[in-house]
Amino acid sequence: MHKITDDEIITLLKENRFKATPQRLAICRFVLESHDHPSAEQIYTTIRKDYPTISLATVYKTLGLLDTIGLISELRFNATHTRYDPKMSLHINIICPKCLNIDDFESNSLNKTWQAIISDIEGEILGQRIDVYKLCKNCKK
Amino acid sequence: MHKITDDEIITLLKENRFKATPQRLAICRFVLESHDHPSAEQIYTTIRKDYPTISLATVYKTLGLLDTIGLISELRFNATHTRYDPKMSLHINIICPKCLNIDDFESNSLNKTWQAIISDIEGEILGQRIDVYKLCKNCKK
DNA sequence: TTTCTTGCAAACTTTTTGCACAGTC
DNA sequence: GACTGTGCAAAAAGTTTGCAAGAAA
Repeated sequence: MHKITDDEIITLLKENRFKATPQRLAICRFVLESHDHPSAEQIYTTIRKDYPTISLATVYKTLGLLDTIGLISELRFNATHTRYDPKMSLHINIICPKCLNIDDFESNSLNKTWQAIISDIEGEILGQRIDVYKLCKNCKK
Repeated sequence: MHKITDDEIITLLKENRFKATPQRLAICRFVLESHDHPSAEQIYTTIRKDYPTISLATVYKTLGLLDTIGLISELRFNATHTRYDPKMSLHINIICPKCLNIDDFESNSLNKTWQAIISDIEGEILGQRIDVYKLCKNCKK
C-alpha cells in the first residue's frame, strides 16, 4: 500500500473527465489515505481547516464522484451513520455495535478463502462488502 | 426453514417483554417470512391492507424492536434504500448495482468457508453482513 | 471561450420523537 | 389499574439539487 500522490489523483480524475480542483484534490487525498472510514462530516471538518470556504455539498458531490469512479465505497450503517471506505485490498470491516468504531481486518488467508466462497457464485463479481460485528476492547469492559 | 407461527412470534415478543399487539404480529409475520428484503414503505403498504389505520411510525418502531431482539437486520444501501433482512441462516446478499434487487445466496460450503474466515479473527463475533455486487440477469442484457 | 465546479440556500427523503388516547396484560 | 403501544403530526438528520458566480481546460 503506497501513499497516493497528487499526480496520481489528478491523472485518475482526468481519465474520468473530471476537472482537478484544489477542493477535490484535498478530499481525495484525505479519503484515500484514511484508515478509519471517515464520515462526510469528518471529511468536511478536516478539509475546512485548509479550505475554509468549502461546503458540505462539495464534499458530498466529490464523494459521489469517487464512488462512481470506483475508488471508494459508501458504507451506510443506519440513518445517521454513513462512512466512506477507500477501496483498497479485500478486507473485512470489524464493527463495534456499541460505539460504531470500524477497524479493517486483512490477512493473507482471507483472499484465498474469499475466492473459495465466491467461486460458488456464477457470474462476474463487481465488488463486495463484508461486515463483522464484534465488541471493541473498550466496549467489552 | 419452517414457517414461523403466530404463537412463536408471541412467545418471542413476551420473552423480550414486549406486548403482543395485532399490528406487531402482522409486521413480524410479514418480515420474518419475506424472502425479498422489503423496505419500510413496502411493509407499510402491505400491512395497511389488513390494518388501514396503521402508521409508518409503528412500522419503524416495530422494525427497531425486531432489530433489538436480533430477529432482523437493517441493511442500508444508500440514502433512499434501506431493506430489512430476516436473520435466518448465514447467507450472502447478492445485490444488483443497477436495479438494487437483492437475492440471497446460501450453500452448504458457505458455512464451512465462513468459519475459516472468522477463525482468524479473535473475540466473539456477534453477527455479519456479506454483500456481493453482481449484475442480475435482466440488467446484464 | 466553453464547460465544469463551487458554494449557498432551499428542498427532499427517510426516520425519529412527543404526546394524547387506546389497548394489553 | 398500571403500563406499554399506537398513530398523528411535527421535528430531525443527512443528503441532494438548482442556480449564479467562479475556475479549469
